[in-house]
Formats: sequence, structure tokens, C-alpha cells
Amino acid sequence: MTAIETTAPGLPAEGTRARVERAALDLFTLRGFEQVTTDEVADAAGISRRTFFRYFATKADAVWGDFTAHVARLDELLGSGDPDRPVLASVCAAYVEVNDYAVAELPLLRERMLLILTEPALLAHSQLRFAEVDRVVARYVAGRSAAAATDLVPRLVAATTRAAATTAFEAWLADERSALGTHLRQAFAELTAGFPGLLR
Amino acid sequence: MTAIETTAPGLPAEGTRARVERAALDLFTLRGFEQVTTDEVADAAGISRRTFFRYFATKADAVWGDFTAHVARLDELLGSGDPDRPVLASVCAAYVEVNDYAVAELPLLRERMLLILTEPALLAHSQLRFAEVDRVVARYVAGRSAAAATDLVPRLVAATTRAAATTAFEAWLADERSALGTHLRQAFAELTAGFPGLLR
DNA sequence: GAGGCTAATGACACCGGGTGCCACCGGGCA
DNA sequence: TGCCCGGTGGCACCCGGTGTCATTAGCCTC
Repeated sequence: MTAIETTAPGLPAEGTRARVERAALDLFTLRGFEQVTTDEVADAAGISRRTFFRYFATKADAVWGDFTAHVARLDELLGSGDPDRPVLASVCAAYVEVNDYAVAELPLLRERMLLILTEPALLAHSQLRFAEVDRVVARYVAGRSAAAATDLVPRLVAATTRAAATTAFEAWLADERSALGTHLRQAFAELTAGFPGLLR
Repeated sequence: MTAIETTAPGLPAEGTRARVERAALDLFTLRGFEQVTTDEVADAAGISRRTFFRYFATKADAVWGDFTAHVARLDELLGSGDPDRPVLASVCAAYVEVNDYAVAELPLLRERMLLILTEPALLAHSQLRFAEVDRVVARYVAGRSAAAATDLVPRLVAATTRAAATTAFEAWLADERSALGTHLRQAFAELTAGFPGLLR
């Protein structure tokens, strides 16, 4: 595997990050996360192993894209939401909206999430990234319910809505033709209603 | 760090596993998970590094005790529960019961969970162990609601109740004097009622 | 235009978790 | 006594991740 487009040292390195992400996603999808070494990813992207770890803190981080921006957008959506809507409904709505991707982005999202939720090493790592989401949600719930972000209910809302969202993603991945939003709405509906179908 | 009680090779190795667990827990609590090498743990327990990895698949597994038995007990509790009780309530009750520890075991449990939920590497790893719990719960819910264990609702119940239980653990760890069962019951009450306090 | 600063890169050495392999040791058994 | 067997330790190796240093190119200043 040699580089398609080699970059010289000292250059602004335009698009290098995106190129590495593509190489990583391709290789991981093709052969499995653990079966691919960081050396191979770096090689395929035309950079050195050392440089790979300057773009991504860990091997796992190469599959997440700009997740920090994703979390920031969720934070903004929560902050700019309708203050008259109930807290829990606001959280769910923000989750649905932040995950309302353009059709063209769906294949990439699918590839990412499939890796994250099926590869054990990536699933483990996801806990650390999703914790960023939890903090944002807990802070929002705390702010609207006059509680501390470390109290039980804010944490509880954050943890359970995130669990519901993740489960919706799994259902979406399992059904190639379905819409992510549908699964998210259904999951949140079940959650907020206390699972009405399970009263027996 | 030298071994208190060295064992000869070829011996039945009685209590070695427990001794390694204690050494690991002590060192991790004292200096932090990442700051302790497996070499040091093995040394403190009087075995070689190579043998450490025969008792535990990973460094992280040394803090979990016999978690497989814990999951098995949850499975049994679910299977032997009152079939007239609603499904969701049964799951919550089983969670409460399986976590009803004797007072003498609480300090050890606290030490374990504090490490697991505070140390990033262990928190990430926890996702893999907790997934075992999720499978058991999802299978139970599926069995009682005429659905497949891979359907949305069984997975959803498993993921959200587990998230609630984990959050209850966090609350318990944050309050030295509180009872774990209280937090669990409160968390499940909020969850099953759809967070009634957040209607504004 | 020469020199100096900066940022990105790559080579190298090193650490630590995890694994495969093999030699060794002790006990049980024919 | 000779054999097998299971727990063990030593060793070499792979791979993810990090610290250090030299190199390179662009840019800014004089």
C-alpha cells in the first residue's frame, strides 16, 4: 500500500486528516479493526506512523470524524430549543435533530457506526466519547430543573436517552432500508412513556 | 515489591487468583490504573507476568472478580421471578436483588466500582462486560413479550435499565453513607414512570 | 536576498499490554 | 521407574502509543 498523493514535510498538509480517515475506515471495514495496524493505515494515507498519532490520539479516534463538533451542535440545539417544551422532550428532540443527516452523508455514517458498535475495541472506546454527550445533556437537564449536573436525575436522563439513541442506531444498522429518525423517535417514545407495551 | 507467599511451579495454585485480585485492587486504588504495570501486580502477588495473563485475559479484568457468576445469578433471578409481575418491573427487581450485597462485601464492591467508573481505561472496558448483562436482559424481555432478542424494545429495555443501574452506582459512590438499593430503586422508579418530575 | 522563526513531518528509541513457544517442575498413575 | 499432565516462568515478538531530535518548507524581517 503506497500513497496516492505524497505530501512534502513543512506543507500545510491540506486534507491530510480526511485522507487518513478514509484510509482507516476502508481498511477497518475491509479487514476488521484489530487486524489492521496503524502502520498500514499510515502507509495507505501516505504519512508516517508517528504523524498518524499527531492527527489522532488513538487508533480508535480515526473512525469518529469530527465528533467534538457533533457534541457542540447538540449543545447548541439544547441551548436554543423551545423553553416551554418539557425537559425530556427537548432532549429527545435535540437528539433527533442532531442526527438528521443529509442523504449523501448516510453511507459514511453507516460505515462509522457499524464499526463502532460491532468491533469490541471500538465499542469499548465509544464509552469515552459518548461520555462527552452525557455531560452536555446532564448539564442541560440540571440547568432546567434547578438541580446539579451531578444529581441523580440529570445523570439518569443523560444516560438513558443516550442508551436509547445507541439502541436506535443498532436497529437502523440492522435494517438497511430504514430511516434513522424513525428508530430514534420510536425509541424515545417508548422510553418517555415508560415502555407501555410491557405492562404484562 | 516481593511476594509474601511464593508458590512453587506445578502446585494446585490455591487462592492465587484471589491474591492477584487483591494486589491489583490495592495498587490500582493507591496509584491509579494506568500508573501500575502488570509486572508490578504480578510481582506483588508473587507470580510472573506471564502467569498473570493466564488468570486474566486483560489487565482490566483483574478488578471484576467473578463477574460471570454475577451475570449468571441475574439470569437465574430473571428466570425464577414471578411471571405475573410486569416485564419491566421484573427486570428492575432482579437488578435490585442481584445487587443486594452483604454489608461485609460493600467495601470491596465500592473499591471495584470506584475504579471501574472513574478510571477511563476501565470505564471503556466496562462496556464489554456490561454487554453480557444486556444480552441476558434482552433475551428475557424478548422471551416474555414474544419478540426477538434483537428487536428494538428488548434491546431498549436492556440498555436503559443498565444505564439506570450504572447511574445509581455512581450516585452511591458519590455518597459514602447512602444505600445502593435506595439509589437503584429511585433510578428505576424515575425510569419506569418516564421521569415525571421533568414535565415542565 | 540572507538569515531566522515556525509548523509539519519522519526516523528512532523506548515503554507497556498481550501472545506464542518452549523448557521446567511437581504430582499422579501404570 | 518411566510416563503423562497441568501450572509455571522465561523469552522473543507484535503492536499501540510517546518523547526526542533532525529535517524540511514556508514566511517574516531586516
